Amino acid sequence: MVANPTPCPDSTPPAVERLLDAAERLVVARGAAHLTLDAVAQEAGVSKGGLLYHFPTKAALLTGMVRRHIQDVEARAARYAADRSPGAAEPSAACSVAGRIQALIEKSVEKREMGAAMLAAAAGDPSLLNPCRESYRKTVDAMACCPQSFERIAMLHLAVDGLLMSDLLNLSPFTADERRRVVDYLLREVSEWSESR
Amino acid sequence: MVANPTPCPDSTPPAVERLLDAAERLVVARGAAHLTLDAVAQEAGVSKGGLLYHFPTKAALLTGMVRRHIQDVEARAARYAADRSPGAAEPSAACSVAGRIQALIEKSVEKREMGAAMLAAAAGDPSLLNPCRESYRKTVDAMACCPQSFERIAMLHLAVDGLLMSDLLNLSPFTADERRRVVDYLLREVSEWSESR
DNA sequence: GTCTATAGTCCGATAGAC
DNA sequence: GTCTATCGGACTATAGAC
Repeated sequence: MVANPTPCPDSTPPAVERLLDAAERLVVARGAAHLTLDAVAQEAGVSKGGLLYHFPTKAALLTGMVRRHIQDVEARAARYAADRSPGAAEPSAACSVAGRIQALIEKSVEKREMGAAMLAAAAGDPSLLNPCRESYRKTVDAMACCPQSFERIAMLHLAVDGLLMSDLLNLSPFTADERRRVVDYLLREVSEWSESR
Repeated sequence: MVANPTPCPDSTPPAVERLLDAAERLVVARGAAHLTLDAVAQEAGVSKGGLLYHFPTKAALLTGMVRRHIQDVEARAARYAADRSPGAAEPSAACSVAGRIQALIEKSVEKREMGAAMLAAAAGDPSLLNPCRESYRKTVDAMACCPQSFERIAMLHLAVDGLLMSDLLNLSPFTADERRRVVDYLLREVSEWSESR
Protein backbone atom coordinates (compact mmCIF):
# COMPACT_ATOMS: atom_id res chain seq x y z
CA MET A 1 0.00 0.00 0.00
CA VAL A 2 1.35 3.41 -0.92
CA ALA A 3 1.65 6.57 1.07
CA ASN A 4 -1.74 8.30 1.30
CA PRO A 5 -5.14 6.74 0.75
CA THR A 6 -6.77 10.16 0.47
CA PRO A 7 -5.67 11.55 -2.87
CA CYS A 8 -6.12 15.20 -1.96
CA PRO A 9 -3.52 16.41 0.51
CA ASP A 10 -3.66 19.94 -0.92
CA SER A 11 -6.44 22.50 -0.69
CA THR A 12 -8.18 21.33 -3.88
CA PRO A 13 -11.52 19.80 -2.93
CA PRO A 14 -12.22 16.35 -4.39
CA ALA A 15 -14.16 16.32 -7.65
CA VAL A 16 -17.27 14.90 -6.02
CA GLU A 17 -17.45 17.75 -3.52
CA ARG A 18 -16.89 20.35 -6.22
CA LEU A 19 -19.72 18.85 -8.29
CA LEU A 20 -22.13 18.86 -5.33
CA ASP A 21 -21.19 22.46 -4.54
CA ALA A 22 -21.87 23.45 -8.13
CA ALA A 23 -25.25 21.71 -8.09
CA GLU A 24 -26.31 23.52 -4.91
CA ARG A 25 -25.29 26.86 -6.33
CA LEU A 26 -27.35 26.28 -9.46
CA VAL A 27 -30.49 25.31 -7.56
CA VAL A 28 -30.34 28.41 -5.37
CA ALA A 29 -29.57 30.77 -8.23
CA ARG A 30 -31.80 29.50 -11.02
CA GLY A 31 -34.27 26.98 -9.56
CA ALA A 32 -34.33 23.20 -9.54
CA ALA A 33 -35.69 23.06 -13.10
CA HIS A 34 -32.38 24.45 -14.40
CA LEU A 35 -30.33 21.80 -12.60
CA THR A 36 -29.23 19.97 -15.76
CA LEU A 37 -26.20 17.76 -16.14
CA ASP A 38 -24.70 20.16 -18.67
CA ALA A 39 -25.13 23.12 -16.34
CA VAL A 40 -23.63 21.30 -13.35
CA ALA A 41 -20.63 20.16 -15.37
CA GLN A 42 -20.01 23.67 -16.69
CA GLU A 43 -20.43 25.27 -13.24
CA ALA A 44 -17.97 22.79 -11.74
CA GLY A 45 -15.48 23.20 -14.62
CA VAL A 46 -15.59 19.63 -15.91
CA SER A 47 -17.15 18.03 -18.94
CA LYS A 48 -20.43 16.18 -18.89
CA GLY A 49 -18.58 12.90 -19.26
CA GLY A 50 -16.52 13.73 -16.19
CA LEU A 51 -19.65 14.43 -14.20
CA LEU A 52 -21.27 11.17 -15.31
CA TYR A 53 -18.22 9.23 -14.18
CA HIS A 54 -18.87 10.26 -10.57
CA PHE A 55 -22.68 10.28 -10.78
CA PRO A 56 -23.89 7.78 -13.40
CA THR A 57 -27.43 9.20 -13.46
CA LYS A 58 -29.16 12.38 -12.45
CA ALA A 59 -30.92 10.51 -9.66
CA ALA A 60 -27.50 9.56 -8.30
CA LEU A 61 -26.56 13.24 -8.22
CA LEU A 62 -29.72 14.16 -6.32
CA THR A 63 -29.16 11.29 -3.90
CA GLY A 64 -25.62 12.49 -3.32
CA MET A 65 -26.84 16.01 -2.57
CA VAL A 66 -29.35 14.74 -0.01
CA ARG A 67 -26.83 12.36 1.56
CA ARG A 68 -24.18 15.02 2.06
CA HIS A 69 -26.70 17.41 3.54
CA ILE A 70 -27.96 14.88 6.08
CA GLN A 71 -24.48 13.75 7.04
CA ASP A 72 -23.40 17.32 7.67
CA VAL A 73 -26.38 18.13 9.87
CA GLU A 74 -26.09 14.90 11.86
CA ALA A 75 -22.36 15.39 12.43
CA ARG A 76 -22.91 18.93 13.69
CA ALA A 77 -25.79 17.78 15.89
CA ALA A 78 -23.66 15.07 17.48
CA ARG A 79 -20.90 17.58 18.18
CA TYR A 80 -23.22 20.14 19.79
CA ALA A 81 -24.90 17.42 21.84
CA ALA A 82 -21.49 16.27 23.10
CA ASP A 83 -20.56 19.87 23.97
CA ARG A 84 -23.71 20.11 26.07
CA SER A 85 -22.95 16.87 27.92
CA PRO A 86 -19.35 17.24 29.15
CA GLY A 87 -18.03 14.02 30.61
CA ALA A 88 -21.05 11.92 29.70
CA ALA A 89 -20.47 8.77 27.63
CA GLU A 90 -23.64 9.46 25.70
CA PRO A 91 -25.63 12.72 25.56
CA SER A 92 -29.07 12.75 27.10
CA ALA A 93 -32.15 12.86 24.89
CA ALA A 94 -32.75 16.50 25.76
CA CYS A 95 -29.18 17.45 24.83
CA SER A 96 -29.56 15.49 21.63
CA VAL A 97 -32.66 17.43 20.63
CA ALA A 98 -31.09 20.76 21.54
CA GLY A 99 -27.95 19.81 19.62
CA ARG A 100 -29.94 19.01 16.51
CA ILE A 101 -31.80 22.30 16.61
CA GLN A 102 -28.61 24.23 17.28
CA ALA A 103 -26.93 22.47 14.35
CA LEU A 104 -29.71 23.56 12.00
CA ILE A 105 -29.52 27.15 13.21
CA GLU A 106 -25.76 27.38 12.89
CA LYS A 107 -25.82 25.88 9.43
CA SER A 108 -28.49 28.30 8.28
CA VAL A 109 -26.37 31.22 9.43
CA GLU A 110 -23.22 30.21 7.61
CA LYS A 111 -24.52 28.46 4.53
CA ARG A 112 -27.60 29.60 2.68
CA GLU A 113 -27.48 26.76 0.17
CA MET A 114 -28.34 24.34 2.93
CA GLY A 115 -31.74 23.17 1.77
CA ALA A 116 -31.01 23.31 -1.94
CA ALA A 117 -30.55 19.56 -1.92
CA MET A 118 -33.99 19.02 -0.47
CA LEU A 119 -35.65 21.38 -2.91
CA ALA A 120 -34.00 19.77 -5.92
CA ALA A 121 -34.83 16.28 -4.71
CA ALA A 122 -38.45 17.20 -4.00
CA ALA A 123 -38.80 18.64 -7.47
CA GLY A 124 -37.30 15.63 -9.20
CA ASP A 125 -38.53 12.70 -7.16
CA PRO A 126 -40.18 13.19 -3.75
CA SER A 127 -39.21 9.68 -2.63
CA LEU A 128 -35.55 10.74 -2.55
CA LEU A 129 -36.41 12.68 0.59
CA ASN A 130 -37.09 9.52 2.61
CA PRO A 131 -33.68 9.69 4.34
CA CYS A 132 -34.50 13.24 5.42
CA ARG A 133 -37.73 12.11 7.01
CA GLU A 134 -35.90 9.42 8.94
CA SER A 135 -33.47 12.00 10.28
CA TYR A 136 -36.35 14.25 11.35
CA ARG A 137 -38.06 11.34 13.00
CA LYS A 138 -35.01 10.73 15.20
CA THR A 139 -35.38 14.23 16.58
CA VAL A 140 -39.06 13.78 17.37
CA ASP A 141 -38.37 10.43 19.03
CA ALA A 142 -35.82 12.11 21.26
CA MET A 143 -38.43 14.72 22.18
CA ALA A 144 -40.47 11.97 23.84
CA CYS A 145 -38.07 12.25 26.79
CA CYS A 146 -40.13 15.12 28.17
CA PRO A 147 -43.81 14.68 27.35
CA GLN A 148 -44.87 17.64 29.46
CA SER A 149 -43.11 20.16 27.22
CA PHE A 150 -43.39 18.33 23.91
CA GLU A 151 -45.38 21.09 22.21
CA ARG A 152 -42.88 23.71 23.22
CA ILE A 153 -39.78 22.01 21.87
CA ALA A 154 -41.67 20.87 18.77
CA MET A 155 -42.61 24.47 18.12
CA LEU A 156 -38.98 25.57 18.47
CA HIS A 157 -37.89 22.92 15.99
CA LEU A 158 -40.61 23.95 13.53
CA ALA A 159 -39.59 27.59 13.84
CA VAL A 160 -36.03 26.71 12.84
CA ASP A 161 -37.40 24.71 9.92
CA GLY A 162 -39.48 27.68 8.87
CA LEU A 163 -36.43 29.92 8.99
CA LEU A 164 -34.43 27.51 6.85
CA MET A 165 -37.16 27.06 4.28
CA SER A 166 -37.85 30.78 4.07
CA ASP A 167 -34.19 31.46 3.41
CA LEU A 168 -34.05 28.70 0.84
CA LEU A 169 -36.93 30.08 -1.21
CA ASN A 170 -35.69 33.65 -0.71
CA LEU A 171 -38.96 34.35 1.05
CA SER A 172 -37.52 35.63 4.29
CA PRO A 173 -39.05 39.04 4.96
CA PHE A 174 -36.63 39.86 7.77
CA THR A 175 -33.89 42.42 7.63
CA ALA A 176 -30.44 41.25 8.67
CA ASP A 177 -30.94 42.78 12.10
CA GLU A 178 -34.42 41.31 12.59
CA ARG A 179 -33.11 37.94 11.56
CA ARG A 180 -30.27 38.11 14.05
CA ARG A 181 -32.67 38.96 16.86
CA VAL A 182 -34.91 36.02 15.99
CA VAL A 183 -31.97 33.61 15.77
CA ASP A 184 -30.61 34.78 19.13
CA TYR A 185 -34.06 34.36 20.65
CA LEU A 186 -34.38 30.81 19.29
CA LEU A 187 -30.93 29.84 20.58
CA ARG A 188 -31.77 31.24 24.01
CA GLU A 189 -35.10 29.42 24.15
CA VAL A 190 -33.51 26.12 23.16
CA SER A 191 -30.78 26.46 25.79
CA GLU A 192 -33.34 27.35 28.41
CA TRP A 193 -35.44 24.35 27.51
CA SER A 194 -32.54 21.88 27.60
CA GLU A 195 -31.24 23.24 30.92
CA SER A 196 -34.66 22.89 32.54
CA ARG A 197 -34.68 19.13 31.85
CA MET B 1 -75.77 44.61 -19.10
CA VAL B 2 -77.21 41.12 -18.96
CA ALA B 3 -78.13 38.95 -16.05
CA ASN B 4 -75.04 37.36 -14.56
CA PRO B 5 -71.41 38.31 -15.16
CA THR B 6 -70.17 35.03 -13.63
CA PRO B 7 -70.80 32.33 -16.22
CA CYS B 8 -70.93 29.42 -13.78
CA PRO B 9 -74.14 29.32 -11.77
CA ASP B 10 -74.00 25.52 -11.44
CA SER B 11 -71.62 23.36 -9.44
CA THR B 12 -69.11 22.91 -12.28
CA PRO B 13 -65.92 24.81 -11.41
CA PRO B 14 -64.61 27.13 -14.12
CA ALA B 15 -61.96 25.65 -16.39
CA VAL B 16 -59.21 27.84 -14.94
CA GLU B 17 -59.86 26.59 -11.41
CA ARG B 18 -59.96 22.97 -12.57
CA LEU B 19 -56.61 23.41 -14.31
CA LEU B 20 -54.99 24.97 -11.24
CA ASP B 21 -56.37 22.17 -9.04
CA ALA B 22 -54.91 19.58 -11.41
CA ALA B 23 -51.52 21.30 -11.38
CA GLU B 24 -51.41 21.35 -7.57
CA ARG B 25 -52.32 17.68 -7.38
CA LEU B 26 -49.52 16.77 -9.79
CA VAL B 27 -46.86 18.70 -7.89
CA VAL B 28 -47.78 17.07 -4.58
CA ALA B 29 -48.00 13.56 -6.02
CA ARG B 30 -45.08 13.43 -8.43
CA GLY B 31 -42.85 16.46 -7.83
CA ALA B 32 -42.48 19.75 -9.65
CA ALA B 33 -40.32 18.21 -12.37
CA HIS B 34 -43.31 16.19 -13.59
CA LEU B 35 -45.52 19.27 -13.87
CA THR B 36 -45.68 19.24 -17.68
CA LEU B 37 -48.35 20.83 -19.82
CA ASP B 38 -49.38 17.42 -21.14
CA ALA B 39 -49.75 16.02 -17.63
CA VAL B 40 -51.77 19.00 -16.38
CA ALA B 41 -54.10 18.86 -19.38
CA GLN B 42 -54.68 15.13 -18.96
CA GLU B 43 -55.22 15.43 -15.19
CA ALA B 44 -57.78 18.18 -15.75
CA GLY B 45 -59.49 16.29 -18.58
CA VAL B 46 -58.76 18.76 -21.38
CA SER B 47 -56.34 18.76 -24.30
CA LYS B 48 -53.05 20.62 -24.27
CA GLY B 49 -54.52 23.16 -26.69
CA GLY B 50 -57.36 23.79 -24.26
CA LEU B 51 -54.90 24.37 -21.43
CA LEU B 52 -52.81 26.75 -23.54
CA TYR B 53 -55.89 28.82 -24.31
CA HIS B 54 -56.23 29.73 -20.63
CA PHE B 55 -52.48 29.82 -19.83
CA PRO B 56 -50.48 30.78 -22.94
CA THR B 57 -47.15 29.72 -21.43
CA LYS B 58 -45.98 27.53 -18.60
CA ALA B 59 -44.81 30.60 -16.72
CA ALA B 60 -48.38 31.92 -16.89
CA LEU B 61 -49.59 28.69 -15.30
CA LEU B 62 -47.05 28.97 -12.46
CA THR B 63 -47.96 32.63 -11.94
CA GLY B 64 -51.62 31.67 -11.77
CA MET B 65 -50.87 29.04 -9.14
CA VAL B 66 -48.96 31.53 -6.99
CA ARG B 67 -51.60 34.23 -7.44
CA ARG B 68 -54.50 32.02 -6.38
CA HIS B 69 -52.56 30.80 -3.37
CA ILE B 70 -51.78 34.31 -2.15
CA GLN B 71 -55.31 35.57 -2.74
CA ASP B 72 -56.74 32.70 -0.73
CA VAL B 73 -54.43 33.23 2.23
CA GLU B 74 -54.96 37.00 2.26
CA ALA B 75 -58.74 36.64 2.09
CA ARG B 76 -58.75 34.21 5.01
CA ALA B 77 -56.39 36.44 6.97
CA ALA B 78 -58.65 39.45 6.50
CA ARG B 79 -61.67 37.44 7.64
CA TYR B 80 -59.95 36.15 10.77
CA ALA B 81 -58.62 39.61 11.59
CA ALA B 82 -62.15 41.04 11.29
CA ASP B 83 -63.49 38.28 13.56
CA ARG B 84 -60.93 39.27 16.18
CA SER B 85 -61.87 42.95 15.97
CA PRO B 86 -65.65 43.03 16.36
CA GLY B 87 -67.06 46.48 15.69
CA ALA B 88 -63.78 48.03 14.59
CA ALA B 89 -63.66 49.70 11.21
CA GLU B 90 -60.19 48.36 10.65
CA PRO B 91 -58.47 45.55 12.59
CA SER B 92 -55.50 46.49 14.74
CA ALA B 93 -52.02 45.53 13.65
CA ALA B 94 -51.87 42.79 16.29
CA CYS B 95 -55.16 41.30 15.14
CA SER B 96 -53.93 41.48 11.58
CA VAL B 97 -50.81 39.49 12.43
CA ALA B 98 -52.77 36.94 14.45
CA GLY B 99 -55.28 36.62 11.63
CA ARG B 100 -52.58 35.93 9.10
CA ILE B 101 -51.01 33.23 11.23
CA GLN B 102 -54.38 31.68 11.99
CA ALA B 103 -55.22 31.68 8.27
CA LEU B 104 -52.05 29.75 7.48
CA ILE B 105 -52.74 27.20 10.20
CA GLU B 106 -56.33 26.63 9.15
CA LYS B 107 -55.36 26.25 5.53
CA SER B 108 -52.66 23.75 6.38
CA VAL B 109 -55.17 21.64 8.29
CA GLU B 110 -57.74 21.43 5.53
CA LYS B 111 -55.66 21.53 2.38
CA ARG B 112 -52.34 19.81 2.08
CA GLU B 113 -51.69 21.07 -1.46
CA MET B 114 -51.32 24.58 -0.08
CA GLY B 115 -47.68 25.20 -0.81
CA ALA B 116 -47.53 23.23 -4.03
CA ALA B 117 -47.72 26.47 -5.96
CA MET B 118 -44.67 27.84 -4.18
CA LEU B 119 -42.67 24.68 -4.66
CA ALA B 120 -43.44 24.52 -8.37
CA ALA B 121 -42.67 28.18 -8.86
CA ALA B 122 -39.41 27.93 -6.94
CA ALA B 123 -38.33 24.99 -9.08
CA GLY B 124 -39.15 26.68 -12.36
CA ASP B 125 -38.23 30.31 -11.76
CA PRO B 126 -37.49 31.66 -8.26
CA SER B 127 -38.45 35.19 -9.28
CA LEU B 128 -42.07 34.10 -9.59
CA LEU B 129 -42.14 34.02 -5.81
CA ASN B 130 -41.74 37.79 -5.49
CA PRO B 131 -45.46 38.31 -4.79
CA CYS B 132 -45.17 35.79 -1.96
CA ARG B 133 -42.34 37.72 -0.40
CA GLU B 134 -44.38 40.92 -0.53
CA SER B 135 -47.22 39.20 1.27
CA TYR B 136 -44.85 37.93 3.95
CA ARG B 137 -43.39 41.39 4.34
CA LYS B 138 -46.82 42.78 5.14
CA THR B 139 -47.03 40.44 8.10
CA VAL B 140 -43.62 41.45 9.42
CA ASP B 141 -44.45 45.13 9.00
CA ALA B 142 -47.56 44.62 11.11
CA MET B 143 -45.40 42.95 13.77
CA ALA B 144 -43.64 46.28 14.30
CA CYS B 145 -46.68 47.33 16.34
CA CYS B 146 -45.21 45.61 19.39
CA PRO B 147 -41.43 45.85 19.36
CA GLN B 148 -41.09 44.36 22.85
CA SER B 149 -42.43 40.98 21.75
CA PHE B 150 -41.26 40.97 18.16
CA GLU B 151 -39.09 37.86 18.55
CA ARG B 152 -41.93 35.93 20.11
CA ILE B 153 -44.51 36.53 17.40
CA ALA B 154 -41.89 36.14 14.68
CA MET B 155 -41.04 32.73 16.13
CA LEU B 156 -44.71 31.73 16.09
CA HIS B 157 -45.00 32.77 12.45
CA LEU B 158 -41.86 30.83 11.55
CA ALA B 159 -43.16 27.74 13.34
CA VAL B 160 -46.30 27.80 11.22
CA ASP B 161 -44.15 28.19 8.13
CA GLY B 162 -42.10 25.21 9.19
CA LEU B 163 -45.22 23.14 9.67
CA LEU B 164 -46.49 24.07 6.21
CA MET B 165 -43.21 23.37 4.49
CA SER B 166 -42.73 20.05 6.30
CA ASP B 167 -46.16 18.94 5.20
CA LEU B 168 -45.52 20.07 1.68
CA LEU B 169 -42.34 18.04 1.31
CA ASN B 170 -43.88 15.09 3.15
CA LEU B 171 -41.16 15.55 5.76
CA SER B 172 -43.40 15.92 8.78
CA PRO B 173 -42.29 13.38 11.36
CA PHE B 174 -45.35 13.90 13.57
CA THR B 175 -48.13 11.43 14.06
CA ALA B 176 -51.66 12.75 13.55
CA ASP B 177 -52.08 13.13 17.30
CA GLU B 178 -48.74 14.87 17.79
CA ARG B 179 -49.55 17.23 14.97
CA ARG B 180 -52.91 18.12 16.47
CA ARG B 181 -51.28 18.89 19.82
CA VAL B 182 -48.73 21.18 18.17
CA VAL B 183 -51.38 22.99 16.11
CA ASP B 184 -53.57 23.52 19.18
CA TYR B 185 -50.55 24.84 21.05
CA LEU B 186 -49.70 27.27 18.26
CA LEU B 187 -53.28 28.56 18.04
CA ARG B 188 -53.36 29.06 21.82
CA GLU B 189 -50.05 30.92 21.83
CA VAL B 190 -51.16 33.22 19.00
CA SER B 191 -54.45 34.01 20.73
CA GLU B 192 -52.64 34.68 23.99
CA TRP B 193 -50.20 36.99 22.24
CA SER B 194 -52.86 39.00 20.43
CA GLU B 195 -54.99 39.38 23.58
CA SER B 196 -52.04 40.68 25.57
CA ARG B 197 -51.63 43.60 23.16
C1' DG C 1 -10.38 9.58 -14.96
C1' DT C 2 -11.81 12.83 -18.26
C1' DC C 3 -13.14 14.03 -22.72
C1' DT C 4 -16.16 14.40 -27.51
C1' DA C 5 -19.88 13.02 -30.21
C1' DT C 6 -24.23 11.42 -30.72
C1' DA C 7 -28.41 8.62 -30.11
C1' DG C 8 -33.02 8.82 -28.45
C1' DT C 9 -36.60 10.97 -25.63
C1' DC C 10 -39.58 14.48 -23.88
C1' DC C 11 -41.27 19.06 -23.55
C1' DG C 12 -43.06 23.79 -24.68
C1' DA C 13 -45.09 26.29 -28.10
C1' DT C 14 -47.32 27.17 -32.80
C1' DA C 15 -50.66 26.59 -36.59
C1' DG C 16 -54.96 25.81 -38.08
C1' DA C 17 -59.43 22.90 -38.31
C1' DC C 18 -63.93 22.73 -36.05
C1' DG D 1 -63.24 27.66 -26.67
C1' DT D 2 -61.40 23.30 -27.56
C1' DC D 3 -59.18 20.17 -30.42
C1' DT D 4 -55.11 17.55 -33.42
C1' DA D 5 -50.73 17.57 -35.43
C1' DT D 6 -46.22 18.87 -35.51
C1' DC D 7 -41.85 21.61 -35.20
C1' DG D 8 -37.62 22.92 -32.92
C1' DG D 9 -35.01 22.73 -28.88
C1' DA D 10 -33.20 20.82 -24.59
C1' DC D 11 -32.38 17.06 -21.96
C1' DT D 12 -30.45 12.31 -20.20
C1' DA D 13 -27.59 8.78 -21.19
C1' DT D 14 -24.37 5.88 -24.03
C1' DA D 15 -20.16 4.69 -26.79
C1' DG D 16 -15.65 5.03 -27.34
C1' DA D 17 -11.12 7.84 -27.94
C1' DC D 18 -7.30 9.50 -25.15
